[in-house]
Amino acid sequence: MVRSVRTTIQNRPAGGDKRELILRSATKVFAERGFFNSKVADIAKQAGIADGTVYLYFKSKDEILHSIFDKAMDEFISEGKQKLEGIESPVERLRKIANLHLEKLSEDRDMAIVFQVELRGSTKFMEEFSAAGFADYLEIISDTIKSGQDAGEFRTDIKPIVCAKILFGALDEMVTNWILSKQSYPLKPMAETVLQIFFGGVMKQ
Amino acid sequence: MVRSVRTTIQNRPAGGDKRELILRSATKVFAERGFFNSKVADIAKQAGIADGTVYLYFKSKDEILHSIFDKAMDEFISEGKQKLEGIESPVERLRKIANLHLEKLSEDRDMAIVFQVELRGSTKFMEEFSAAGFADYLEIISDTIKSGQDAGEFRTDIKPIVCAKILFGALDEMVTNWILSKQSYPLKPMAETVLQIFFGGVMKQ
Amino acid sequence: MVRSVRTTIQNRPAGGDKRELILRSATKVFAERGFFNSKVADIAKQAGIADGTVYLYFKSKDEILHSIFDKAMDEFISEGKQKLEGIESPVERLRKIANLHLEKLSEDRDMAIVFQVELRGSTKFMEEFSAAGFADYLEIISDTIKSGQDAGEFRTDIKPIVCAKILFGALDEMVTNWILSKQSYPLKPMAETVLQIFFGGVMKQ
Amino acid sequence: MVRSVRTTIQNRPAGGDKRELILRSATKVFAERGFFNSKVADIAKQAGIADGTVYLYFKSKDEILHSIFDKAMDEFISEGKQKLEGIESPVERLRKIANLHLEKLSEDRDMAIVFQVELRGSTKFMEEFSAAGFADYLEIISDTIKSGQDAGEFRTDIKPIVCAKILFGALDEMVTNWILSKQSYPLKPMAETVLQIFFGGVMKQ
DNA sequence: AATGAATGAGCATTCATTCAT
DNA sequence: TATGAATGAATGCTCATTCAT
Repeated sequence: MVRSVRTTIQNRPAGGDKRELILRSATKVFAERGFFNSKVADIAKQAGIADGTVYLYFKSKDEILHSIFDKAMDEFISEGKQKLEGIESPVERLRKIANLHLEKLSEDRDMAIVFQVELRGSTKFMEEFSAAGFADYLEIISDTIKSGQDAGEFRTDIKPIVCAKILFGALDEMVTNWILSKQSYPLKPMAETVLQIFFGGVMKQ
Repeated sequence: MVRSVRTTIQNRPAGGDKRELILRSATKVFAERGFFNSKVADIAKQAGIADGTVYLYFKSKDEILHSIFDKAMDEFISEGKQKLEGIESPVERLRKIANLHLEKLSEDRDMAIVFQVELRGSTKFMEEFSAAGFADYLEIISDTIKSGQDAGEFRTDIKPIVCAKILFGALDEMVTNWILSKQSYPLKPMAETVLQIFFGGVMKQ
Repeated sequence: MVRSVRTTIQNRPAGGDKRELILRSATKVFAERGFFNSKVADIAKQAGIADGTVYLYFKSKDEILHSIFDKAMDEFISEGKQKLEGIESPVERLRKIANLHLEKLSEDRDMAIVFQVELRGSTKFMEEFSAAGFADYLEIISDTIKSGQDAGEFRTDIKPIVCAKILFGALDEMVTNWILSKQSYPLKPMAETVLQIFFGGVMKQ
Repeated sequence: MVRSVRTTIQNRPAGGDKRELILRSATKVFAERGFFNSKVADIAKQAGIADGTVYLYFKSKDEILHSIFDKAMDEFISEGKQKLEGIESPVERLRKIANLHLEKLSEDRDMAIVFQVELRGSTKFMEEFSAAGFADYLEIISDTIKSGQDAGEFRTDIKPIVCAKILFGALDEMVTNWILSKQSYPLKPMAETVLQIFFGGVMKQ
């Protein structure tokens, strides 16, 4: 009893702790060397644990990558939903989404690299990921656009889901460029630029 | 030009032919199994040649992937430049670019998979590719936007290169979705939709 | 004796009990999966104890196999000696031995599998086992044959120890066949058949 | 042409050669260390080839063990059938079989160890082997006994297949003892002893 | 140029054993 | 005694690359 209380207060429960440690270590290693070039031994060394210990928490190297995605996506979506609460205006909701998208990814460059690069390197992964959290994300954007159309704010001649993909694609490209850029610059402000064009287009009025 | 004519006339199997055969075979194999899961032996078998022969034309498996990219990008850019000749209007030039982008990739699904998926799976590759033809491509778009701004057609409060990335990102997402989609639909028409938003935005006028 | 009574009375789970539990569990697991494919964790799970507990009773996985053999062999030999008491006729003694051999092994199929299969899979084990209880067993048979020769009942042109091996080999083959057989049949009656040939040969008189 | 003729005369065709080399090396290694304790690298080193080369000729370590058995059994059975040709007397046929059995195994001690020990260490293997050549062997013995019964030479109150197992078991035990023995003695003469008992029994007439 | 047999470095995963609690 | 999380050595197999022919 005492112990479990203490554990909860002082550290996380042992299991969770080490699982997260491995996930964080793997993110770093994958970001640095790429998924296929990362050895499980690298991850273990980075985490300061024995090779075998990794397998007490994950069934395989693949599962680690999956878990990184699942965890980050879950957190992103639930945080996003929470932050969107109370925002009614579709324009403001999209603004919030775009800002969160860039903000979250620029907060953890390693995670961003895994998301933008490592997760894209196989159709197998991509298909699984599309089927998973990513579809949820697109749907949130799409629903917002739909409500903007219903409210008479957005043009109705384009399907919401396509609009959503366009916005996502533009933001995604911003992130990828930021990662690959040799210069270091703040990512988040790009959101506003993307939104200006997404909302108003490049044409002079 | 001269070389290819000669090859054809003299009927030498000539480096060029087999090189292309390998490149085509590799594209197919990479698209089907992914780069890391493809064996050089698979490529050789697909090409109907011996394993060792691959190494008479390419230094490594990596170099094959590079060459696929280089060749396709060169062709795309040179074909693009040619087709853009005589088109003065920035709007029309961008329309042409967007249509070509989707058209070329939908013409060869295997190539598209390699471009959208396999080439994205490593920062190493991505950095090299960014430095290569991809930068040229972005520049062409960017220059066109610049000329549109100079001509007073496009808004000037956004940097051309950022605009270019936004357009590219949107188109790129269309292609990726098309590849991963279980349904089969024509990709090219998506260009017009992207352009409508890129030019005019989603806001109701 | 005394110890087992004490254990039972005082109801101490006592070393002995758990040791036997582990031995029984290991026999089952080895019989099902084979020695090399059995994990210590499997044995522990089968016994309903923690992995580490196994090592409080046995130094190693090897020692468990040894102990299975030693214990069963000790029991078999001491039970055998007891049952042979009072039987004077060499023929009857051999009959008893052959019957006991097949009876004991058919009583516990898992144990039989371990004896016929798992214990045979390494020269190291086999040599150790030959040096252990198995030699005692052969000696008992051999001595009986010797006394039959001395009594003028058995032919004297063949060395008792060789005779013993022949009898053992024939019985052993009966057991192995019984274990591997897909059909289920009573093993013990085979003893009589073996003895008929061992005693009288296959030639028509 | 010339080359293939030469190859045939001077060496065996390359493939066969190396396959046999691996088989011979593996037999030696398995006999020395046991199947489970032998590394594929040990086999390769013994054969003087690279680790990977083993896999050009065999799918797995298991398959090597299988092949050792299959090849030896095929050779033994075909050689045996040939040597039995023209021998009509069932007694003489059994004598030939028993002698061949011990002779062949004593000719190659490593092979004998693999047959007597390594092949026995797993029910999986044993079942497969029972289903394979071993059953053929027992059948040959059994058929001979049957013909002896039909000819009125052998007693008819015992099923031929059981007789066959008894004879096999006795011979098998001779081989196992010979292998495990610290002293070196000729194995083949044991055949006659076994036959004396098998034919005439141990009882004094 | 072409072949394809041979190479051998490389790595994910397993599991007997230990030890802090 | 008992636990079970942690350890880390051990190994079968793959595959990019080479090279003798």
